[in-house]
Amino acid sequence: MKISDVAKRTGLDAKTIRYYESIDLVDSPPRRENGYREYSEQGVQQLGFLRKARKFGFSINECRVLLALWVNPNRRSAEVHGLVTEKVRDIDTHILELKSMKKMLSELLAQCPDDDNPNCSIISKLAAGQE
Amino acid sequence: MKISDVAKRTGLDAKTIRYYESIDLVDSPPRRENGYREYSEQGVQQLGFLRKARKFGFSINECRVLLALWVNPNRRSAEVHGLVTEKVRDIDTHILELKSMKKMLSELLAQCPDDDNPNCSIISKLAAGQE
DNA sequence: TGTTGACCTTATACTTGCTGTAAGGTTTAC
DNA sequence: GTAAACCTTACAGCAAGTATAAGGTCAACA
Repeated sequence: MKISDVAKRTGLDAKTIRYYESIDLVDSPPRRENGYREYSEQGVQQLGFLRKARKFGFSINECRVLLALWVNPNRRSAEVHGLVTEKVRDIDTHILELKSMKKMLSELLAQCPDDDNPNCSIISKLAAGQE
Repeated sequence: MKISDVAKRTGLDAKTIRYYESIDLVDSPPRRENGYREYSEQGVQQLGFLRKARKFGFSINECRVLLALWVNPNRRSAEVHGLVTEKVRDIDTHILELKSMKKMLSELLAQCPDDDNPNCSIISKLAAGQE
């Protein structure tokens, strides 16, 4: 299977696939006579796994760990559970930060006249002394 | 005022301040005889403005626009309002994405035995065929 | 058979927003 | 006097790709 087919099947960009190979996140596939990469079903599975793990918010390095766990028949599900639990906590923290930002911006919006006047409390607030 | 004092007053790292200067986000301050940067009160204000805008989630390029609006006496508050409204929308989108990720991960967690057994539905789910 | 267009390859640079490091000059405190 | 704590520059690196250039290959159509 050629790289563009793998791209279609996994949803990853062909460039991203080559990038993952360049950072040794996935095995280098064998090459055809013409130098083209020839992917096996297994290679496609691996890349599909990565696509999903990335969509779930795992970093590349976390993906390395997940891939290793995937192929390890002696893995303990508790380890996977721990990783995912931590990721959920990260996401929660991130959500809280965003909500706080949103709240502050919304308060500013409510005070801005939203017209042709230069007076704008948003700008004033940003320009205000250190708090 | 020296750069470390500015760093203390604005909450920015001295390196970040030099970085902002290097990308022409702020004016280059004059130098003392020994080559040290000498900041005016205005320079500090500008950097404090940036600190806050960055904390509110504006990108460097959005900060450029905000700085320009700040110094423009003919600005229309509607323009600022529009920028901030868009930013709030971005944040909302981001929050929704994170919530969706969290939901999916939480569902996986509930099905993972969290013990010494290698059977783990999280890994299986990641490894499952394209969906 | 020629050629066009869509693919494949590599290498390198760019992105965002900094942070770290090296190598040196200056100032301050004891 | 000297050691610590500053200041300066320049360059390299981080995540996680994306863009570009310059070229090789392949499939279809006239």
